[in-house]
Amino acid sequence: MSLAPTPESTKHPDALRVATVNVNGIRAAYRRGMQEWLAARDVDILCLQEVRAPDEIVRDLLGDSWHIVHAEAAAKGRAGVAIASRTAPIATREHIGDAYFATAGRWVEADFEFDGAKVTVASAYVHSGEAGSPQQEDKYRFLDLMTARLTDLRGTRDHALVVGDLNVGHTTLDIRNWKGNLKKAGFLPEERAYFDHFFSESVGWVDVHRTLAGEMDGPYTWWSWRGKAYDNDAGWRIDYHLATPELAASALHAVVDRAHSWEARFSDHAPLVVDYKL
Amino acid sequence: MSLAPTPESTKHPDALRVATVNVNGIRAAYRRGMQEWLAARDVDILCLQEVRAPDEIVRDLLGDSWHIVHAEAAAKGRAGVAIASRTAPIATREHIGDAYFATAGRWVEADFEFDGAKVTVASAYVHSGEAGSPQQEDKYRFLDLMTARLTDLRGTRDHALVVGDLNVGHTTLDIRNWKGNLKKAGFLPEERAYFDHFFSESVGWVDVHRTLAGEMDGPYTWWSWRGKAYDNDAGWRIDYHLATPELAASALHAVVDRAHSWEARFSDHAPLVVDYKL
DNA sequence: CCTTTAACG
DNA sequence: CGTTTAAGG
Repeated sequence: MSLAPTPESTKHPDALRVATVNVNGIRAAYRRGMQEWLAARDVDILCLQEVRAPDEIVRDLLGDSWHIVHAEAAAKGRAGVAIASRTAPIATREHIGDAYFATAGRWVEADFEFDGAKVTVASAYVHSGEAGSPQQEDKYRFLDLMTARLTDLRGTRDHALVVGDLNVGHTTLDIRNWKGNLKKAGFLPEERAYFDHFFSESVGWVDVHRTLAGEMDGPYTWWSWRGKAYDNDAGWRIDYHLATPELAASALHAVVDRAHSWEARFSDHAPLVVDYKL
Repeated sequence: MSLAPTPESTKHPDALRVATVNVNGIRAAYRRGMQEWLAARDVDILCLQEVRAPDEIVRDLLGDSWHIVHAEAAAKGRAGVAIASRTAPIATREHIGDAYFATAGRWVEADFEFDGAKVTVASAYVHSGEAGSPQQEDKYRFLDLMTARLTDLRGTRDHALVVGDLNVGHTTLDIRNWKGNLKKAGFLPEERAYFDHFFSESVGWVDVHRTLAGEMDGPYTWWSWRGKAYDNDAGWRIDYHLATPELAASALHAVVDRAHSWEARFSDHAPLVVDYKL
């Protein structure tokens, strides 16, 4: 299997290519062909969510060519986020918040220096959080912490990038069947308000993918495994690149690496790949 | 897929063909081709162990052509024994012993009448019982109950047949690597002593398969999934037809339906099929 | 509908 | 090495 060349797969020589993908179990993703996808894309920084595997297995699968920082969840086989990079980070941090989320496997950060510019990258996995469940409460607690962290990063870094599965669709453009999901976790008004706030002047982050894609439906990044959701593109845009304004302005293009006929769908999420020219 | 004709598959017109098979999950067995095996064998009474499925699913899979008595385990997805017959039983009983084993899904009996002769058939699934574990204690308790039941059946029935996965190899002929298993559950002296007792004059049952096969190694009925145990025939004879003497004497032949190149292995156990000419 | 673990075998 | 279920998604 190989990936056909696409305009987006031709990377500008100076560009930094950052991919985020919820792999829904990295072992299953590799069984389904993730390695072929990765080999065909010249990714510099790979942000993973729902790794769901012990650290040793993650390193075995990705191989020696990556520097890896991996925040495992205390619960075996659950959550887990990682940042794999071709160059070594100068610092890493494995969670946000207090002890409650210390071993949640939902947040990891790495600081890089590229040609003198400092860039902080975070891989985030927000709770799915069924409405009314205890997990929904955790989701709000986590989004509160994330708000604080975004504010802090915005104030203290040259450039910062928070990518990952944020498990919320921001606007009606972001969910195919938005009318049917107004009371469902992932499109609740209270959840969406967090994103309004992220992109407000006071917090000041940019939704890179939406900015590049413009006011179109989607492009979606997640489709249920059930039925024909994928074939019908009945998806949700819940995976994001959030960037500080200057970094966001440097984004050349964004691509959702939706599987085509000649390649495999290796997760229920598709990779979201953005090239930045710092 | 079809079964090549074998001498044993040609059933005498008056014979009663009784098969026992530990299916290790009837859903998985059907996925792996059990139905093709069953369609090719003209079985009259099919005794199953480790059914591991809800009653409704068992009836769906086997279809309408069978009368089924199914003793489910209280623990979902565990154990479960059944007797499927082409003719209706005149009575059924779904356990032995007191409340402790009432919902164990390890014993089921059916009484049949064939041309005026009464025959009781039981499908039994004795605990695997790792040595030293609490399950080993349960195994001995169950073997005690089975001893009592065998004694009772012997005294009260014209003909009785107890088949199933008894999870004990009786003699050194019954396990390929018997030397390496002298301290392993399934070949412990204390377990084997039960079988000496079953076949003693005082209890008076007959090991039909051994009687017909003679003093040979095997024929084995179970092989670990691991490694090349199956290819190397490194098996255990732990599935049995135990019969009362007159019924045992009527046995025409016994066959272990080991999968051949042209058919699938649908369980870690192979069916043991015996024809009786009452 | 899929991925893990867990217990059991 | 394979079967289930269970929780999580």
